[in-house]
Amino acid sequence: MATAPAPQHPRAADAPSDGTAALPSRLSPRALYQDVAERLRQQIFARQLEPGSWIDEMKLAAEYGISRTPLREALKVLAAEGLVTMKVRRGAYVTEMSRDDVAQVYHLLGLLESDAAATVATHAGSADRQELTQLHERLEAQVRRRDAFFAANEQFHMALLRIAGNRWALQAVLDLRKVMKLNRHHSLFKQGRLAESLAEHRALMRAIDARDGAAAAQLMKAHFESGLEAAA
Amino acid sequence: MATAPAPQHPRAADAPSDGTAALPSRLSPRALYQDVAERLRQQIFARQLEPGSWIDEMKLAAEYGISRTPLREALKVLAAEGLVTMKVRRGAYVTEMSRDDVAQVYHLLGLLESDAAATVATHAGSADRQELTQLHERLEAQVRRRDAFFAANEQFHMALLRIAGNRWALQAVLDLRKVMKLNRHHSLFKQGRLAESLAEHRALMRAIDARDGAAAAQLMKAHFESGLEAAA
DNA sequence: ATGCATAATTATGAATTCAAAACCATCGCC
DNA sequence: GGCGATGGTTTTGAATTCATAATTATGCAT
Repeated sequence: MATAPAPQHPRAADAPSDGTAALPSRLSPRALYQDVAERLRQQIFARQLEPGSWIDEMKLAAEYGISRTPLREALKVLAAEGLVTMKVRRGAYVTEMSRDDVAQVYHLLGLLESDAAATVATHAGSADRQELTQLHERLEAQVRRRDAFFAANEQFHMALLRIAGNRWALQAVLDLRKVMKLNRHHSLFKQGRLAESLAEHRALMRAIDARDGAAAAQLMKAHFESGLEAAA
Repeated sequence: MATAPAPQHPRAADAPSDGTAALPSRLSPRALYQDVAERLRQQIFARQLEPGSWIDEMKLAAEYGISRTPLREALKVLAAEGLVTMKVRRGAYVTEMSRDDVAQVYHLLGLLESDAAATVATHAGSADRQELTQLHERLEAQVRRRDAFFAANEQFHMALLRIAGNRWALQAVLDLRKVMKLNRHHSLFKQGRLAESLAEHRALMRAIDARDGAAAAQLMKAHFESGLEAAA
């Protein structure tokens, strides 16, 4: 039947991309399998589902009060994101990240985000710069509380990507950051790393403010390299 | 149930990644939904399912001789890859690539593959270099036939990524190259572009042979930039 | 007691069934 | 004649049922 419908998004449905909890309220026309996928993600990030452990479909479906069908659909989405791994006739288990994996993902994030940083430094408008500055200040303010810092940090990085304007890069970074959360020893958990990270952000902001794309890229790359060093 | 099972792949199951047709024979423990996903991809690439057109679940399920369940699972995988877009209560349609999308994906591929090229140039072993040389020669040999050239080109690029050794980058490039195939005006279809592309490959190979990472990266980036120019 | 063969159980894969929202056509009204 | 409401049809979303592979348990033989 028929043809063209509408605009296009980079990925599947109208994913809110970041984990806005989403009440099961009426006004959100999100599919059930997407809610389930988000719930699974949160459980995985919270280590209620541990890397390496098998996922019991029947048990989870009962726990969620749904049938296995949407749960299995959600698992396939998570598998595409790399959060779970599926084995035929064995089911799905939460992906385990090896040391190599962590290093590779850090490298990739550094590559993608440094490119974005250069673009922002040279091309962003004043409104976008203002938003970044504001997010950076929020980061400075939350240096005391690890969890808040963590969230603010992610907000800053994702805003940068969004402002850079490459939706495919944004999606890639979103996925990579998801799998990074599988990693227990996140660099920001290390002692002293938090202040160090903040200092790197400051330097980055200076380069962005100075419209220095090359410096911004360089600093962002270094930011991830020292992050990897702290994580390893 | 309990704990750790086995090693880890970058994405879902043991995806062959490239379209090895896969007989329904015994020895392939591939899940049905994966076969269906691959079949859908081929139909999309072959324009039997056109960008912008809705996918009729019942019709396709009947055509494939399966139920809607595995088909719907496959659609969710394709949605995660970006090949189809899902609308709640409306179904799935084949994604349409805008001019901007094409430019963004070219930029990303240039970024990812130039990084890989640098790594290969500076770190690859002799066996890997030999393989690349061989694939490049095959490319030279097939300058006459567009389809064969197209396939050989993809083989070369994916081999380079594989040799670079970052599985996450490999997966990202695989996905991006899939969505690129949604684009009708592929640069390699343009008159003269084929020979030009080959020349760029030659220069790239020289840089790789010379262990010149920076040059290899630069040339690969230029390769994609001129590809985009030809496509636009 | 250990190890292997076999049976019982459990969990996954896929088809089928059921529910409900969106689409389409007809009808009535302005 | 056009516009809006209403009923029927189609198609998607999700639950349920059925089939089958994998796992576990059991028992027998060595």
